[in-house]
Amino acid sequence: MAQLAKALGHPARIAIIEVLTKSQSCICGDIVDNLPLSQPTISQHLRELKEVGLIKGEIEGRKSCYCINEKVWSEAQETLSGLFSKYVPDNSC
Amino acid sequence: MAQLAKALGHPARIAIIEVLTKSQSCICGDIVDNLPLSQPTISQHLRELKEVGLIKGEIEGRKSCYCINEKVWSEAQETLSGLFSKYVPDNSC
DNA sequence: AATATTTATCGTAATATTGCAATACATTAT
DNA sequence: ATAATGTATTGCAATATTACGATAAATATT
Repeated sequence: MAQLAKALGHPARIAIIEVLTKSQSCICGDIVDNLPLSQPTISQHLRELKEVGLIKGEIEGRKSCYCINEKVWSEAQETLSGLFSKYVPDNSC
Repeated sequence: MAQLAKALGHPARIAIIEVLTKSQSCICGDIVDNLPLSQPTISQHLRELKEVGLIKGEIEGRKSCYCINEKVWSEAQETLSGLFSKYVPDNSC
């Protein structure tokens, strides 16, 4: 769970996720064009997101197509909403 | 938003949050007793959580009482659920 | 006042993260 | 085969994070 949050804990990775959710095209080059970071840096962030499973990528020709990993994505959603729902406000503080 | 996720991106801080949501007592010492980390380390993590606003703490006598910051907490919940709801599964990938 | 208790801060070592230039690698085009 | 294209990897330098001992600071106890 901390690992998941950590993967989302960088503006570039949030931006990548947003690109992937907004556009159906998920070519690495498109992401590089949309973000003010070098190609190696984007590639590295993509790998980190891939390592925690939030996205998946496959090579298509000489391009790489990345997209949200639906299964892990919804699991992550549940994990996080679970954390938040644990808190029931009281006036003890 | 990345800053928020980053604050949650460490097991100790997740554990602290869970202690604060589970028990109504929010004394720093109780957290230290519950986690396998030194007091300075816990104090440091508490400060980080406090800096992003997820928790608030006030000194009561010689103890410090920490608790979830209800306002920021629910804002964070909305921010994150907003991110997740942006993704509508399709079969483009 | 002296001591004990509780927490915060400082200083620091070890490790991790971030970003990029250079380069490698694989595929397509000529 | 050679060149061009798109991406991954490598090798760093700079910075950030993490953890903790030592110590300070503040309140409570005796």
